[in-house]
Amino acid sequence: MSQSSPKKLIVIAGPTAVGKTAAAIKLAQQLNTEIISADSRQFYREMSIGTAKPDAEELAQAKHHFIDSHSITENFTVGDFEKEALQLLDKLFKTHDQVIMVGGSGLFIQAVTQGFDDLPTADPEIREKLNQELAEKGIESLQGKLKEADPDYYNQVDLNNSQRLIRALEVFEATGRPFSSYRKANINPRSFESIKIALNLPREILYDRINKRVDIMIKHGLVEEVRSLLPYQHLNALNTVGYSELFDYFDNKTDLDTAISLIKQNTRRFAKRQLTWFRKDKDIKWLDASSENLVESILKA
RNA sequence: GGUAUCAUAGCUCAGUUGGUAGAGCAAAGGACUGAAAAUCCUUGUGUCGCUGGUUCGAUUCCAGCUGAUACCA
Repeated sequence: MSQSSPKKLIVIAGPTAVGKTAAAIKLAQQLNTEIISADSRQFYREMSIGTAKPDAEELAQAKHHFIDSHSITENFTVGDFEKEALQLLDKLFKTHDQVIMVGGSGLFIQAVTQGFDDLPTADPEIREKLNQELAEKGIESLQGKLKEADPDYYNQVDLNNSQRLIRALEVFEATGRPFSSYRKANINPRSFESIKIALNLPREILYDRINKRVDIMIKHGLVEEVRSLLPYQHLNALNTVGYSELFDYFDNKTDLDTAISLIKQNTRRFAKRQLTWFRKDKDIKWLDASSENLVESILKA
């Protein structure tokens, strides 16, 4: 099937604010190739300042995909991303041997490099119903249901995590089959090879960069951006660090200074979760983001 | 200058009728199969301000010192 050299997807992961965007652009210029963003919030054209998207100047330096590609009003899931990204990769690999994927969303990267089992997507009505049940009868009710519908998964899940319980139950209700029966943890064959890099910095430096970047976002008008999105506050895409805290400010639940420090704190916590996610991936190669010849190190990896 | 109160975890504070201590927040670690920047779980050793004294034993009682706060001059 492959008469030419194997196609490579170079994945650049890492916590937020570590410097992935800049590294990817340099690499893309050197390899004369294009960039796919694997960032669960940078897809949305209505969100810009708070998602730390590459700016116009950066976008001009390398061709980016999945930046401003969707609207917050669309229900764009990881599954959709997997499909669209694979299609795009097929196309790009016709003219490039290497393509770059950058982003901090571990699940989205996994979707492209390994894929998922063939799970049914959420039915909004069923999910709504289950969320209502959670609100009215409490989590015990969902736990009881799951115990009956899918004892295997019941024994594995974190029973306090309502999102997990609801997902399993909605799959069961939609298909009549237990969620666990779909979960084979298969690694789907891909027509390309993935090389995964994670960038990191000493914690103190990373946190300092995060704090400063939040201040810059505020200077660039984050508060106004969020104000303009007030009518869409309920949308999932806006349940996001940097946005939720400012919605609280507009709802008079906090003052602006508190909201800003909460954005910093929640961003730091987010970075920590990203690191946890990437650490469990044994194929990932860690690099110091402050290294002077970062691009060369990536190419060597 | 005098008097009083306080000094315990990174922060705010509890507590030990004398047997070396615990909450909240912060922080750290972890999980993760279409909500993922979401959601969830776990984790508390710190010269109990310093120096002496009493005591088998002091973070706890006593004295001095240092610092903070309040009031009086």
